[in-house]
Amino acid sequence: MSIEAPAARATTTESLLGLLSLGPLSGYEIRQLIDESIGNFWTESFGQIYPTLKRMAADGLVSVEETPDGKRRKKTYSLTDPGRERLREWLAMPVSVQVPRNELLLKLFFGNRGERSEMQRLVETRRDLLTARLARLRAIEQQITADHAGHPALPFWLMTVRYGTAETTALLGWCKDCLTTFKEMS
Amino acid sequence: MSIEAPAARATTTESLLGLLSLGPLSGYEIRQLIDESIGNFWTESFGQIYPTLKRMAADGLVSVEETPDGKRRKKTYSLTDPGRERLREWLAMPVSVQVPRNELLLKLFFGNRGERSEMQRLVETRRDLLTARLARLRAIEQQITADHAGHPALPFWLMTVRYGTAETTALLGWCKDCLTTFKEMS
DNA sequence: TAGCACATGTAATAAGTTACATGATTTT
DNA sequence: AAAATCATGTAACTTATTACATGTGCTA
Repeated sequence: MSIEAPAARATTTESLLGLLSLGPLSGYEIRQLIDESIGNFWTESFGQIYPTLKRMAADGLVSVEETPDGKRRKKTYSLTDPGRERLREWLAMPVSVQVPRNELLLKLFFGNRGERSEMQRLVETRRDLLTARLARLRAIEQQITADHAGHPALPFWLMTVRYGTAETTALLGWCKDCLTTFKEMS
Repeated sequence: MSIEAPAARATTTESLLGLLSLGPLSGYEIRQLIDESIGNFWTESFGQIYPTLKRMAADGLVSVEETPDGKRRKKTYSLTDPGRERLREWLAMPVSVQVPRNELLLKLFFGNRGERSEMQRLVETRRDLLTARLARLRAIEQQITADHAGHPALPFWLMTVRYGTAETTALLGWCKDCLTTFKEMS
């Protein structure tokens, strides 16, 4: 009868609720969908997805439909009303912020303990990575704008892409400043 | 005699090596120093620091000096030559990058499942947080520039601070764009 | 003398990745 | 016939946080 408060939950459950709000999905399909949608700022592994879906079904947040289409076995999960309610509740809750660990900055902070050329190489590598990322994000923005014109979620999806472009552009500028500093140091 | 390769190590060890390269420190002092130095992009808890220091001493990366000054018990750790060598090796290794989870973007991606005003409030809260962060970073930049003028590590320390200001400034702009979008939606 | 800062450490818990194990269906 | 893809799930391991446990010395 009594449901023990499960203590500060992770967000894996909520991310799956969100994805399932787009339509019924299997665990395998969820994994694929992540790569094509929220993959630039969120990941989930199979080791998390399958056990979490099972728990969510037990909690009544999703319903399961076994699909033995004569074909492969497959479990398709759908949001229930309590699941939709839980998603809405979570969306309205404040975002928890913690310090993200940044290994590049950690190395740079101790940069004068290493070779200057090595430190410079780390920044160059990051610059190249960010350059590729920026191109990818710009392509995504073009594509979703074209593919989902008029979709009520499009403004929200664009916000997430533009977060990436804004951040990436700024950090590319930072890389260039760093490389200038490296040149001045020698 | 044979040392089993400890498999892909975490960076807690390396962060402690870096901090100890600034001078001998106890576990407690390390925690304090983190708050005053790399706290904006790196954290370590006591639960990590103490066991890791013990392991590092066993591995010969640091030496321990018990300090029963007639005062409190205290263990002061110092880098050994193998520790310094390990730090240099790590600094030269490429930075591993993985997708950082961004809970704000996760919520915004599913934003049209919630109340528009709630989503807007999430962005406003983030804007306020970033505004405070920017002020803090600017103050730090002023202070370390004044306090450590001429210090060989200063250019590196400034790089880490400017990473923060560049990122924060860009994301503040993004917040404003989002809030404009929210206004246009209503 | 009460409370705070100093100081070290362990245990419980949480969260997540990777590798393993299994097997069906489709494509080359 | 082999390889790739679809599909589900578990086990082992790693990493980290939080809470707990303990005790000293200084200051209000």
